[in-house]
This record gives sequence, C-alpha cells and structure tokens, in this order.
Amino acid sequence: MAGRASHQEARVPVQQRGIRTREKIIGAALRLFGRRGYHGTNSNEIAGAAGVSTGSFYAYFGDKKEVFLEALAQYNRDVLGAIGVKNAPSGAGGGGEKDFIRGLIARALAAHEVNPAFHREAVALVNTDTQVRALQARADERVMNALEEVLEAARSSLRVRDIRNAARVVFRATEGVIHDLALGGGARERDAVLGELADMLHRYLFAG
Amino acid sequence: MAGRASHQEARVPVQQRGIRTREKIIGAALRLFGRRGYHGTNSNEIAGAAGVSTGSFYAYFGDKKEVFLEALAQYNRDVLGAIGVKNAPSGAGGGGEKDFIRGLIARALAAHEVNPAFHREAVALVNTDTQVRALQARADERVMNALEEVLEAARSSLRVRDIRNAARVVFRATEGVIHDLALGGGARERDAVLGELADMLHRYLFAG
Amino acid sequence: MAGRASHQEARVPVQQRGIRTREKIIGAALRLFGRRGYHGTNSNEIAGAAGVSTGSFYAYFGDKKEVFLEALAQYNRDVLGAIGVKNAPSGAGGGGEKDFIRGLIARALAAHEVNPAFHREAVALVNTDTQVRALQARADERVMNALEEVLEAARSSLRVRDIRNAARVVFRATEGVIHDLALGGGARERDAVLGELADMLHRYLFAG
Amino acid sequence: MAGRASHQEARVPVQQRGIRTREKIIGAALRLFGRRGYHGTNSNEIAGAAGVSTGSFYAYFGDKKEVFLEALAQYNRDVLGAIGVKNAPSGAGGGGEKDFIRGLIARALAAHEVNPAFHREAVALVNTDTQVRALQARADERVMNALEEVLEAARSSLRVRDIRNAARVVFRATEGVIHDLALGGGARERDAVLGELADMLHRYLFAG
DNA sequence: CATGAATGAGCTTTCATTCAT
DNA sequence: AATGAATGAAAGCTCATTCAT
Repeated sequence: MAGRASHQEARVPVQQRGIRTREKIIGAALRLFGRRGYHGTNSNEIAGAAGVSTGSFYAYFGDKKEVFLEALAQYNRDVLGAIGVKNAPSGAGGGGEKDFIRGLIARALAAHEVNPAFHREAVALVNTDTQVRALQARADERVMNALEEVLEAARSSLRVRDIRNAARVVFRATEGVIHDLALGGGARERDAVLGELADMLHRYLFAG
Repeated sequence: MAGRASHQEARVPVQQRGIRTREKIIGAALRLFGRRGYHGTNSNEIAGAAGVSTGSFYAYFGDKKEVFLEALAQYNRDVLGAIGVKNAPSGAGGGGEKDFIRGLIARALAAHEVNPAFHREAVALVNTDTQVRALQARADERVMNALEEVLEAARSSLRVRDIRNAARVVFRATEGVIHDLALGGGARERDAVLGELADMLHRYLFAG
Repeated sequence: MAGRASHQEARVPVQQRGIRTREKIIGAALRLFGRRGYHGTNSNEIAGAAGVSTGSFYAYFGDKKEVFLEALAQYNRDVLGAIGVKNAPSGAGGGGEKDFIRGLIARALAAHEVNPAFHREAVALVNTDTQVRALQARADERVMNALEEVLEAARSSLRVRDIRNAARVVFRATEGVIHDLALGGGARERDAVLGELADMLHRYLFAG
Repeated sequence: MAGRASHQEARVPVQQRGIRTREKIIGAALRLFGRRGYHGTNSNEIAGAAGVSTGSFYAYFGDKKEVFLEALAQYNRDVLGAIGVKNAPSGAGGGGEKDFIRGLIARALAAHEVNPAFHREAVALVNTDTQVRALQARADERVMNALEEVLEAARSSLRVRDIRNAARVVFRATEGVIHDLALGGGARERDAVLGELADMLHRYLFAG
C-alpha cells in the first residue's frame, strides 16, 4: 500500500523539536532547489541535507511541491526583508529624483542578490505551476503595493497619474531588465543597461 | 530521470519521408510540451502523438532535450514570422511616434499569441537549463538586432543615444510587462497597463 | 513525477515475445501469491520470478491487484479444467445415487488440490476486495450452473424441487466443509467428516 | 510493511485507567479493521481513533497483529453473546424439529449481524495467517462444542450417530451458505436459500 | 508515564533509453 | 528502417516501530 494517496495529514508540530525540524527542512530545500533546481532535487536529498529522515520529510510536507511553496514563501519574506520597507526611496524632495530612481533600482538589484539561484527556479515554476503562480502573485502584489505607496507619497512631483498601474509597469519593466542581467553570463554592459533603465524610469515618472 | 545515459548518433534525414517524420515529431513535441510541460511529457507520448515508434523517435533525436531545443527553435521561427520583419514599425516620420510605439507593442503581443503555453514552458526552461538559455539568447538577440536597426533608422527623432542598450531595455521591459499580462488571469486593467507601457516607452525614446 | 497516477495504458502485446512475457508474469504471480500470500509478495518479486524487469511488469499490469485478478482468472480456469465438465457426475441411473454424491465430493476435493495455497489467498481477498469478489462470483456462478444442469438431468430421481437454489446450497455447504478440512492441519477425522457430508447431501437430494 | 522488527513487552494494565485504555484501543481497532481492513489500517490511525498516542498504543500491544488478535477475541466473545448459549435450540420435543433447525439458522444469522465488516476481515486473515487461524479455530471449537451438546441432548430424535462430526458438518455447511448470503449483494433469493438449507439440515439430522 | 517526533527499510511506479525482431 | 518490447535506476511515499522529551 506504499506509493498511494495518503491517509496522513501534514504533521503540525507542537514541540520545539518539531518546529525546528520543519524549519531545517525548509532551509535545506531553499539551498538545494537553488543549487540543483526543483526537478534536480528529490525529497530524500532534501531530508538528508536537513539531517532528518525521509519519514520526517513526509510527516511535515505532503510532497516536494509543498516544501517548495514554503521555501518560496520564506524566500519572499527574505526578499521583502532585504528590500526593507523602512529605507524606502525617499520622497523626491530637493532634486532627489535621481536618488529616488537609484533607490528603486538598488532595491530590485538587492532582491536579486538574496538567492539568485532559487529566484530563477521560482521564475521557472511560476510559468509552469498554478499554485506557485498564485503564491508568487500575492508576494508580487505586496511589493507593488509598497511601490504604489511610495509613488503616492511622491505624487506631487510625478507626471504619471494612474499610480496603481504605473507601479505595475515600473515593477515588471524593472524586473524584466534586471532578471535578464542576472541571467546573462558576462554582461559587461551591465552598468550601461542599468543607466538606460534609470533613464527610462525617470522620464516616465517625473515631469522633468 | 530514469533510464540510461549514453547516446546514439541522431539520424539526419535526407529523404522526404524522413524529413516529414522529423517535423511530425517536432510538431507533436510543440503541442505536448505546451499542454503538459516538459517534465510532464515523456518521449513515448511524443512518439505516439507523432505517430511513430519509440525507436524512430530516438533515431531522429538523441534525447528528449534535443527535441525540446528543436521545438524551441521552431517556435522562435514562428514568432519571428508572426512579428514580421517586413512590417517593422515605420520610421517616426510625421507624428508617427505614437504609431511607432503602438507597432512595437503590437508586435510583442503578437509574439505572445503564437503559442502561449509553449512560451511559458520555454521561459521556465530558460531559467533552468543552460542549453535552452543559450539557444533562447540567440533568438532574443535576433529580435533585439531587428529592434536596434529600426531604432537606428529612426535615430534622428530619438533622444536616446545608446541605441544598442536602448533596444535591450525596451525589449526586456516590454517583455516583462506583457508576459505578466499574459500570465495574469483576469487582467481587466490590461489596456490601462498597456497604455502606461506605451507612455513609458514613448517618453524614454522620443524627445518630448 | 514517479509514484503518481500514470499516463500509461496497459501494454497489449502484439508480438509473440510480449504474449509470452505476459504469461510468464501471470505464472509467477500464481506461484508467489500462493507461496507468500498477496500482501507478502511485491511486484518486483513477481517480475524477478518471471524473469522480467520491473518495467515490463508495469507495462502489462497497472498494479499488483491487476495481476492478481488475472492470476485468479487463470486459477479458476485451471479449476474448471480439473473438475472437468465432461466427467460430470453421471445421472443417478441404477442405484448410482451414491456414485453421484461421491462424484460431487470428489470434484470439490479435486478443485481444492489444484493450488491450495492460492485458493486460500483467493478466499481471503474475496472477503476483502470488491473486484476480486465480483470476479470470483462469476466463476462460482459457472460452477453452480454446471451443477444445476447436472441436477436438472437427474431431476426425476431427486426430491428437491428448487434446483437452482439447491445447487447453490449444495455448492456452498460442500465448499464450507471441504475448505475447513483443507485449512485444518491434521484432520484425522477427514474421512468421517466427508462421510457425514455425503450423507447430508444424499438425504437432501434424494428421495431415499 | 515498513519499520523495524523487534518487540517490547506489552504492558499488562492492572489499574482501571489502563484497562479502559486497552479497551478503547481494541474498540477502535474493531471499528477500523472492519471499515478499512487490516492492511488498510495503520497503528497510528488506531491510536488516534482510540484517543491515545502512538507510544501508548505500543505500550499496550506489542504489535499490530496483537491488537487484531485481541479484537478478534473480543469479536468472538460478542458473537457468543449474540448467539446466547442460554436460549439454545430447545430439544426437539413435540414437533419441535422445525423449531430446532430454525433456531440453529437464526443463531448463525445473528452471529453474522454482530459486525459483518469485521467478520469478513477475520475470515480473510484466517485464510492467511497462522496465529489468526489458530485463535479462530479455538473459537469455532467452542461453538461446535455447544452445538454438539445440543445435539447430544436431542440424540434420541436424531438419525445421525457421529454427533461430533455431525456438529462439524452442520456448522461448516451453515457457515458456508450464510456467509455467502452475507457477502452476496442483492440476494433476493435469500429466503428460498435459507429454506433449502433448513430442509437439508432437517433431512440430515432427523429421521424423517 | 504519556506524548508525539523520528526513523528508514521497503514498496510502488515511472520513463529515458536500448535492443531484439 | 521500423517497430515496440524490455530495461532498471531513480523517485515517491508509507507505516510499523522506537525514542527523546
């Protein structure tokens, strides 16, 4: 009867030990999915890397996808932390437009440095799996909301009117450009490209 | 991920029949990879859908990835065809700036309509597999070159100077925005978003 | 993606080789299920005993139950053969009542000697699994129909009127007694018990 | 079939609490084994359904089979209770032969109504497992002894001489017929079949 | 003591690939 | 040249049982 649909519910740890085990598994998953990719990693490896048994893995997670979703959630939390809502781009007071844009881009770059390998895997699965897509959509939403607020605060100095969709376009365009830079091996033109991106965003957002 | 690892030399068909068989396999792969994804499709299914035996499949292609790469190449050819180099955005003579941008975006949208399902799969593997990445990089390069030429032709009316990188940024930004629209389920704001994108590109490219 | 519901249809062999493989698997299953029981036998063992690979096993049978059902069908065919419809209990002409009963019981005993170990396993699963129950019901039906015909032929010398249900009662009662003898280890009283059974059936069936 | 193989000494509870815990476990086992079968039920489920921890489960029972054997013992006690030795078939005084047979059959039917699902499971394991077979043999022995006594008491009106084996044959034949009725789905002919069974037993037992 | 976390052998099943016919 | 049968390593997942807390 092994290998069939399970009667087993995911264990919800009540003891400290269990909580730590769960976290160890997620941590190992985060590392391995980045290193070897989702399809190149199997649950036994994750369990092994987490220092727990296969059984424990399946006690906490129904399958590989479930850990991936948890790992992705964790990753997105890490990214949000790295972006830091506190040090948001300052409102464009006193010629700070350039700084504003610079801050925007710096944040996007920072997000890509948290765990580039895992990020690529996440992008891949977003294109492939509905659950992953839904989860990521919610995380992206949070980032776009933050961006929207920042833009809203700077509204007076902006030329764009539809702040919500402006935030969306800025986010996706920036992501598109920067993700490509992150993928492209050598990218010697990196700084030039980022300069053009900054220029584009600046012209778009500010009345200049 | 089961099975052996060695390879046989893939047959290069010269007769009409062989060529058609190859095409049938690629066609089936294109369909199935889109429908079920690369990892959800197995070579027997492809062979079956193409109406050939497993043996023939491996006579024409060394392994599963090889078919994917061929299918991707085919897909990119289809996309190039759909974009149509002929009807490139006309040089921005006589208030044609708006049309120029509109043409740009229309082309990007058209590209996404060729085979959205396969496109998603391709994006996923680009993030995951080096060979796929390399192949796609070359295809993207061609598109960016075309875009560069177009921009070059319109140079006099443009404010951007670094045409090469401008092409890159325009391409990636557009791709980022439009791919998101294509993925996002409801997207009622689609037209508003496209409007913002057009605005952004316009402000960036043209001296206002 | 291993361990999930399959896309694969059961292979229907067209070549001689495939047909023989399928038969080898069923044969091995018949042996092993008898020797080690259904739950004590796993598909790899069956494949191994049949001299084929795991993959072949699953090419021909979706799972263990499927082979069991085939093996059971085969077993029932063997039993029918052993019982032999030809040498049915002769109509009770000329004091042949005793012979008639003797023949009945001999047949039941013969059925139990075909493959006692597998028979036990089959009885177990009949009580446990709906599909097995259904299959066995059909096989039992055939035996009861044969018995009914025999009784019908001897009708004039019988006292029972409801031949159909008489056949059923005779079949189940005989089965109940004989299966117990087959299970019970020593059973020194075997002949005495069979004598009582014969007496019971005789008194029941014949006007005496 | 996973897991280790050694054993701990099962605790023998003397306190009220421990005894009740044991009973709760047996009760849960009785329910679950009936509902999902022995192989479809796992010890954690039993523990859970009994409201105790896995640890406690194994404190009270050495392994899964041990609980089954206890549950089977309990079941047989319940059956004996349902049959009721007190209201045994009355001696066949004054045309009571029919009543005698009727009582016999009623008792067998009652036995089958105690817990049909568990009964099936028990029959299955009797055919499969030596320990279960031995335990059940003893329980059957008790029933047959009771039947023997009853027959002995009615000896004068009986035609059978070998009371011991007559009891056995009556028991097994009745069991065979009635278990089939219990298994067979629709069984509209139920009453007719029971009528034939009654007829058979009557003719066998009584000088007619 | 009771709890529930952990273990890991063992089974099922898939599928890329090879090979006999 | 084609067919389709065969292979078997590699996952996936379960569950009886033990052990830490």
